[in-house]
Amino acid sequence: MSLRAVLLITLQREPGTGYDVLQRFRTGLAHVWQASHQQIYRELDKMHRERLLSCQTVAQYDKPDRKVYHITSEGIAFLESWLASPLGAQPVRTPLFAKFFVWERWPADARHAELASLRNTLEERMDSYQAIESAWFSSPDSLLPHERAPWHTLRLGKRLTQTWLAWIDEVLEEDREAIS
Amino acid sequence: MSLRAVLLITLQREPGTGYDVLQRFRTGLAHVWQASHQQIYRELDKMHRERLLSCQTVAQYDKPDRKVYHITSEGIAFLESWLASPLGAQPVRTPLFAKFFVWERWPADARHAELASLRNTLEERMDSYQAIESAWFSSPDSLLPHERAPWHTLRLGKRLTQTWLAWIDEVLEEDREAIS
DNA sequence: CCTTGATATGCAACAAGTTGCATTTAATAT
DNA sequence: ATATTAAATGCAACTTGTTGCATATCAAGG
Repeated sequence: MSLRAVLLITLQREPGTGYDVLQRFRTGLAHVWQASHQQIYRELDKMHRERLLSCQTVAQYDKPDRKVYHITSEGIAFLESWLASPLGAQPVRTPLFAKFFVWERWPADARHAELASLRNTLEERMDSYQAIESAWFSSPDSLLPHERAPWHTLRLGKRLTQTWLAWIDEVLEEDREAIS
Repeated sequence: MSLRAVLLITLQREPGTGYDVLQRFRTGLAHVWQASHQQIYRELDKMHRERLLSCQTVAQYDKPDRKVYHITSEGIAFLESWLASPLGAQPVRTPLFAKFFVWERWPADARHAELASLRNTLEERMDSYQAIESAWFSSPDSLLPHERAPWHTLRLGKRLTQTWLAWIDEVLEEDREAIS
């Protein structure tokens, strides 16, 4: 249900096409939700059939039509009820935890490679968070009320990423000591 | 694929039935992976059909049979190749982030309720981590080599949970100030 | 001129995970 | 005595997410 809710949230802020939403998932919403284009197109179509969205097909000269989706009153109601119902606890399901659990079975260089590659991914994520922060929340002291929550969310994302990074550095350091 | 890998890891350490694995997911493996009994039974059956596991049916007097699964050499090979291939970055998909993104639209008491309930869940998770630590890693200075990685994994789980808790407390505090 | 990449959309098959239901035995609580 | 919970297993239908393929236009670079 969460993909649905995220789509409703972003289309309520501004109507758009599947492709528009995909771009938002890659930029301003990257710290909140990510999904592939296939998932987005399929879900938008399904939500349209269920009347949560309306769709204006904009014909374009010599180009495929753009399907611009708008939230409907039913969509708003659905979103409100999603917001009102508390989320249950999410199950622990982090593939990396599983790998690290048998860490000692890897050859030393493979360990280093996996950690370094993960470190890289997380650094990139930090950069994209930083870019979002600069673009949207340059002055945290003067945030509008509706900007405060997205800012807090971003802050949590940054801190969780930092926690990961610090841990990786510690494990890398310990590995280095073990080798020497 | 990760569920498969976790099942192979735990069955390699010690063979067991679906129910045994379920118990492990609830206790010693709770910080690594969680899955429902349906998922476990189905996956074990599938892995057996694919020869990654062998199965001894132990008839019990006046009770349903116990199906004890053992890892096969094919299972070991599968696990090795999973360990050797680096994991890609996991997509960001945290329902709570989506909700917090539109935080300002909730009534104040609903916000407090959701955060408090989440705080509670995380406290419980911390407790279970603590229990695992006491039971398995009481003396971190004298860990056996194969215990070091699970211990690190647990430590990361604890820190991530603490990061969440600290963030929740800050947001709760800000909310309290806003009301007064 | 041709290739690559971005724009823009979609289908079909599959894998992963959830929900609801169903069974039997044994132990414990009211 | 009866009810509930835990032990132990499983099916069927569904939702969610992935992978591979397919299409068409346009702009930029070699």
